[in-house]
Amino acid sequence: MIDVRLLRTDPDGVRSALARRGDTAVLTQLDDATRLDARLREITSARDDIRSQVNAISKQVGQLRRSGSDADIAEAEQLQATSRAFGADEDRLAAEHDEVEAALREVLLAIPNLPHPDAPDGVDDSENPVVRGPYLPDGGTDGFAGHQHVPHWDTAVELGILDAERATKIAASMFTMQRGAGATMARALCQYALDTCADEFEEIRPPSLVSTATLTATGQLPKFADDSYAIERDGLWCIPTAEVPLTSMYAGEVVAAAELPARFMAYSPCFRREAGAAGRDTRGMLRSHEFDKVEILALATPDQAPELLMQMVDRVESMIAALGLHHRVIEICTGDLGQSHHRSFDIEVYAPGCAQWLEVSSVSWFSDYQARRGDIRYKPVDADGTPQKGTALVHTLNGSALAVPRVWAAICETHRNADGTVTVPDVLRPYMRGIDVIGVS
RNA sequence: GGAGAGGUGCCAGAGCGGCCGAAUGGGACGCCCUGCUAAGGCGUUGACUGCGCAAGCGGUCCGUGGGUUCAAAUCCCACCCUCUCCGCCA
Repeated sequence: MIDVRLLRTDPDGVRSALARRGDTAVLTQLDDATRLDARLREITSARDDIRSQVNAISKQVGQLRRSGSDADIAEAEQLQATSRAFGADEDRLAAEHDEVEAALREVLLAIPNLPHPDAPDGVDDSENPVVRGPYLPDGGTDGFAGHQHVPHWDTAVELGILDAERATKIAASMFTMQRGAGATMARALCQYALDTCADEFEEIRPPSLVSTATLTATGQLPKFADDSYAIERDGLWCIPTAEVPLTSMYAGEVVAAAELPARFMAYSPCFRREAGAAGRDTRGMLRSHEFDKVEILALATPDQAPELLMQMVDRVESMIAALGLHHRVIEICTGDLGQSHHRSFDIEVYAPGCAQWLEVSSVSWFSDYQARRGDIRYKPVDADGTPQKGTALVHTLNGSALAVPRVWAAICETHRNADGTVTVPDVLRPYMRGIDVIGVS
């Protein structure tokens, strides 16, 4: 959620920042928000005025009734009648207040985050600049050997490590199932990511189902309800990423400045209805309704956030590199930036078999957008450590440390040998129960 | 799922419908005392929000949401959560 006070004090700044996203609907929403905010303050002050009078009268009534003389009691009854007359006005104003407040919140929840000034301009994903790489073999995307040009769905089925047909039978289309060494490698990838990040990140095993409030804090609700699986009977939702529970761990709390940055990582299953992508990437492991992912996340002060963002990008990139995958880092341009994102980088891996760049990680800085929705604050301190007055919203950052399916797919293609076997990257071998090459028994 | 108890500030814990944003104790912070520490003394110590340059003034918050009342931490209703016991269970 953007800061309504910023909209109040610097409407043009907010307007021009959001205009960079190229979404004209936002401008209307800003107008609505401005109008509702002004109206809300008008009503609030009228309502508070009445309340103030009622409070004063009540206090007086109390004093009069305690003294107990007949004259005082009579006066008290007079005052009570006066106060009662305020009641109808207050009810009306309070009802209107709640209505306008709810309307304002609804609008604010739909307004996307302000892009960072350094986020590159652009209309869509075709304009995302490559900021690092691409790291490809000599000859670029044509530099791969012939035996690497086999899509992972062929290789994996041949090796018996992927069984999409049975996954579809027992669940539905767009669910996958790994078997044998494939299942082991999926788990190894998670283990590898967790162990690699354990130097700085506390491991969490969060719930995979969360409340509506939790899913709203990170920005999935209310706008993207169709993308999530809902368990209506219990008012719960399946998490689309561990970002959701991790971000809300400290919802409604005030974190000590000394705790920041607070870094967490979690393995979790991720559930996505892929409502907008039905029928796309139906083969193999490129897109599915359920997959495994290790997420890293930080709560930080605004000062700490920019450096943390780059550290997290570096961290993810080096893990991908260590797997021997060809990759590049792109920055997300304003037109392609997600609703909650302030600044974002994607790590993409080149998969020679299906001949495409696969997004395997997205590392993002949300400024205080999520923190405002989730009410996650900290107590700021001066340089010498003395606490400042009040509290401030934290900044949140997160990224996929490792999303299993696409990395798994890229490994099956990149590390495919001429005989159809797949060599397991060195860094995964400690977790592979002695399997160095998949397909060799 | 059933029965009972309970949710109050940083923590513990009191609170008759009005004098309660809330006693008391602890903690933290500041000052005094002191060679240093401890003990002791004095004092400070919530969040959100509106108006205002500010001083300040107003509103809200005692698990959440409703209700009764001139007035609710206090009474009523619903829900959520925690604890104990029973049942069920990986």
